[in-house]
Amino acid sequence: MSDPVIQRSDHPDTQVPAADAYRPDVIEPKWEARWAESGTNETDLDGALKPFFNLMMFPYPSAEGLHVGNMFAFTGADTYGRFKRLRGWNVFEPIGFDAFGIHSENYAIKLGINPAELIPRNIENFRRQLRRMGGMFDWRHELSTTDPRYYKWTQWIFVQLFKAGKAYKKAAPVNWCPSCKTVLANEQVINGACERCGTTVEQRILEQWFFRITDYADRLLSNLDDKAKMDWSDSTATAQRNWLGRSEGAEIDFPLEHGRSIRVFTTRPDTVFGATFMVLAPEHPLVTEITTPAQQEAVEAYRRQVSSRDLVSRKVGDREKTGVFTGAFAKNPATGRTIPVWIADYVLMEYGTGAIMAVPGHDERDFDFARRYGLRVVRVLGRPGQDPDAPVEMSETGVEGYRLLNSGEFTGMPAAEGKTAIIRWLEETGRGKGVIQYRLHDWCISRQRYWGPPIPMIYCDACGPVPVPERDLPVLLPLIEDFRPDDSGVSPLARHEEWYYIACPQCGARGRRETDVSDTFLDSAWYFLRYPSTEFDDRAFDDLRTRRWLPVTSYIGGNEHAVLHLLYSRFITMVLQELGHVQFDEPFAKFRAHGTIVKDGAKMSKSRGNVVIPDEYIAKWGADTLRMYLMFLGPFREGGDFRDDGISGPRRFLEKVWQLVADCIRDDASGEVKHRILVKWNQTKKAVTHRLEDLEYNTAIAALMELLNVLREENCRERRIVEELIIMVAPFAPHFAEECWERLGHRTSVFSAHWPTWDEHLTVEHTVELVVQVNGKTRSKVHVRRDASETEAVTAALADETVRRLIDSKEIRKQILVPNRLVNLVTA
RNA sequence: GCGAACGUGGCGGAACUGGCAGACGCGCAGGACUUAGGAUCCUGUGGGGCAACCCGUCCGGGUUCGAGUCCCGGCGUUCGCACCA
Repeated sequence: MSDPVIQRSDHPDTQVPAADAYRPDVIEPKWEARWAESGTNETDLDGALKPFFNLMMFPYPSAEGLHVGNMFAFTGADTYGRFKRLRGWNVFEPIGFDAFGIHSENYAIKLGINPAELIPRNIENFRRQLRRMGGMFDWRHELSTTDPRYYKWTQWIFVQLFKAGKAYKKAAPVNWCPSCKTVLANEQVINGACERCGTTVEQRILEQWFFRITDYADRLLSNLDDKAKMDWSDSTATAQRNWLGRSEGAEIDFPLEHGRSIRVFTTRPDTVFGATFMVLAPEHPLVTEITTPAQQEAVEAYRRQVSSRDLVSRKVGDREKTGVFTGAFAKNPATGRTIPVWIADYVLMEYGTGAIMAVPGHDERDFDFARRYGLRVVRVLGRPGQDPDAPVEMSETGVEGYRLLNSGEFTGMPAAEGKTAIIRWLEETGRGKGVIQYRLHDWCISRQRYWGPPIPMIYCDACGPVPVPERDLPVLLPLIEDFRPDDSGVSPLARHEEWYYIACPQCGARGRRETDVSDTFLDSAWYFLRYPSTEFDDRAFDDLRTRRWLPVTSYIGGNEHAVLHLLYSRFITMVLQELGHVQFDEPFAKFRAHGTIVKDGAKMSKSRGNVVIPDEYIAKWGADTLRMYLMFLGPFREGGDFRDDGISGPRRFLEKVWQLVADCIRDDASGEVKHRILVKWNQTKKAVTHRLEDLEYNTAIAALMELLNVLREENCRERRIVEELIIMVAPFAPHFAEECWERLGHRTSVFSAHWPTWDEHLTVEHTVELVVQVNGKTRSKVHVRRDASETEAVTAALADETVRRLIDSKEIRKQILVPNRLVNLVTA
């Protein structure tokens, strides 16, 4: 940047005293201090008449500090909140810290410092950065998930779920990261490796707490279609739909000897006649019972081999299918034929019933398996004219256009119809029933870790698991030295007897505390409920406050949380509603996903060394310039490419506006304003308003730039226009706008001003330029009055030299007018 | 493999329900002012041609008076999910 002291110019409009140069380093701290002193950003939560809860995803306070991706997200949300405030809403824009969890703990372990000491330092740094970016945060309502005043209520929520039967404990195979020494949720395992450290994950069996989110699968899915209840980005809603993974099918019982049977789930009951063998998951409880003595050894060996492998690598597809015959046979209920029962690890215990009917003719996996082990393949689907006895070369899995073959009385039916008919037949004969399956699993919330809220349960030999009485909450996380996890599989807390042993709340006998802490996603599944009620210590959230401020009016965040965080928040809200604690079942009335920022076309990463540190840019350019650049460099919903050479554009824009304000103050003459300016002014107000509403910040800024360019060309410094320009710049560059507003003589914050309105009639010129096409090709342009008729337009077009020459003597066969835009004359 | 999004100048990106392709910005070139310019201001800037004109939105077809936009078939990039029966 140029040094303002030596800047000079002889251009008449830029001749200003050096003292008046734009100095973000001076005005930004000035306004941040003033906002804090006068409570500009504090919302009257009890008196608000038009409440607008403007939520953004609270950050995890890393040691590195706020990164440019956070800046981008928060600036976009803050810009929206400021816009809404200028439009007359009582905007509540809180911020907090998602400070529990593995990130923090791992970093603390690395440094050898207890996270309880480390995290407050990070938070302090984040606070400084968040203030410095000019966020409209109401700091009175800041929260941290690690604060006992907060996690007391996280634990309270656990207790509510437990009492309602929505929390239960079970032994389950879990993903175990040998490096992080903890259980990972399925969603934290990426391609068989730990999401955090990349170590290959193993399988272990542990007792875990689960929440019954699957009970809500149906509602979680159907609410997604209710736009009035939840207006969400399509991409986010689609991701949730896929995650829930609803499939319609049937459960069918395949009889064994001695009156037992194997129940399978299939989405293709129409192919039941093609089931030529069965496959059970190796862990299936029936395996031991049905295996014949001759096969016992082979089955046991196979089961051992499978369990030594982790859950995830097992799920990696396109591997060669392996399996073992159990020696048992079942009866296909449709054909009556006897079919062999196998076990194979491509069948998973967690989905469906853990057993399948294998239809090798029409399922690729079954086909591979059948081919490898020489099992029978039957064709039960075909296109019209298909020879029913032709051998199956490759499995055909389609429905559309397929008819049933070799399927008894159902032969000849279209597949879709056959599915319905066969389900009906199964139900009538008691052989099975139509069911709906979800891919979603119950939510495992146990973590064998230190840095989280202890799960508030006590185990008593006499009474079993007993929740900690609500009056004894929170169960404080003790400050311990040895917070590192070890590979014992139990939390570090278990090593502290004075904490571990506790009297049973029911019978008084010696009990033991639960030593696991809960998943970070539980902390963040309700934080938005806490924000309006942070000052209450005797309730999680105040009823009146909650009724006034929730559901959240607008939530803006990253699509990386499209599934987990947003789904868990919806689930917790549904349970709280069912228990009568809140009045709504969807927490976020509107959700918009923003994009991601890359640097010079490449993903930012420490290893590449291309991470943008916002502080450096703020120091060099000012927060307002950085905010404006982030909003300008690409569409907010898609993200964009951060390039150092682009930031000077927005800075120059602010400099020019600054100059315009100075000119306006010096030369306060108001006078006649050219029609051209009036039109541009009104067009800009309209466009900027709509684009801000749609989060199209890059084009909103472009519109402001266009207006500025016109004002400069016309040498216009009309006060009412300049003032409205400042108001429209304010959501993007709040410090800058405040300073300009004050210089223009206002004594109150620009954010108590009113957003400009426009005259629709003045958004179009008196005369418009009409494009003239001949046979669809642009040949000329003519000026006609606004809303000219077709006849007028054609007459004007034919008066044009070029057009006349091209038409020559040819007959005009057709003429098309797009009013105020284009006229097309078609000859040949 | 399945699902979603996307593909436009030297670069980031504009273009409402099909209607002037390249708004806005960066960069670049020339000029002005300067001891100086990495400041500021002015002019120009998709490619080709002296020109009238021609060619241009990943590729190939199609619909239409008119296609970046719609349809069909490819190619490519990114992001999810991934043996889900």
